Amino acid sequence: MPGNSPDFPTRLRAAGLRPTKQRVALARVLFEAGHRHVTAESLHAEVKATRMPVSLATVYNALNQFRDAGLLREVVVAPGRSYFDTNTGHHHHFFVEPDGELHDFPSEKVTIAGLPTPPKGTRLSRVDVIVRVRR
Amino acid sequence: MPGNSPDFPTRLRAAGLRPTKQRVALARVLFEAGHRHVTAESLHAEVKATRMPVSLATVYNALNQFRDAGLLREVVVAPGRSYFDTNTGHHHHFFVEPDGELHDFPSEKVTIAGLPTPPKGTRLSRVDVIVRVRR
DNA sequence: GCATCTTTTAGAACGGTTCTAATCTGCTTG
DNA sequence: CAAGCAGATTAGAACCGTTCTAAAAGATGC
Repeated sequence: MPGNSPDFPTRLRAAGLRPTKQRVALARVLFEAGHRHVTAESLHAEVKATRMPVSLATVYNALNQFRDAGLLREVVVAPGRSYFDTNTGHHHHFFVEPDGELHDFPSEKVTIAGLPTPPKGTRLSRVDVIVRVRR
Repeated sequence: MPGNSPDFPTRLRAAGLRPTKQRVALARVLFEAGHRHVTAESLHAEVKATRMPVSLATVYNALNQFRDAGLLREVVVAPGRSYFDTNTGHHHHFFVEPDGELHDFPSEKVTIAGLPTPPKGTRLSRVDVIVRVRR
């Protein structure tokens, strides 16, 4: 067996989630290679291709749990479909309008100045920058 | 009758849309007072309250047509629901997370520096900045 | 007013997501 | 290592926002 660098069962347990077969398989597909953007449907197809039986409901459950646990970030760019991003660090997005492609770009070089202070009684949660481009 | 500053039938015709009773009523609610954020449901409720019979399908049709005509801007901030903004000028948004409130803020003071260039073969369409805040 | 083309409408259909209730599985305890 | 239990998975139904359909109503041009 090749050296499985991050131990997915352990990572899941650390996030307060039981390392079930399905969750481990989903985590493997999501986190084994570099940063990814997936939808529930695309992830479902990918995991089923690994011959691990998973229902779509489980994929939705896991995506929501992973997001709540801080393992994923949900990106809202298009009406009626949610993307999940395995990159949970500070960064922003390119969104290619007609075909729904999503690309990260690092926030290191990006500076946003002059943002107003949040309305009374609210605290800042996150600043999303979406650069929409067309072909 | 008070001086109806902008003539809605004329404005609709200028946008290439027939000034039907329903579209005029919708335009009135949308554009008569200052800038607004609406969802299809909220606009439907508002217009019906003026005793003008309108179906929800017509509200959806009109919102999409107004957006395509540049009279409205669609804002995607939350999964599964579209907001429409009567402010089509340059500005950004506060989004109050739990309750779905949306507020404009002007882009005048905001400067974004260091954005990377769009991927090969694409041209910039728009930059959305969404400041998410929580209570 | 008449013909034509557009718009509206109610209701069905749709697509993505969540819920339900039954079954199963991972974990703990004895 | 068997039993018990809480939590997870599942198929399918339900749900919700949005779009489609086919028919009726309305706007526009002549």
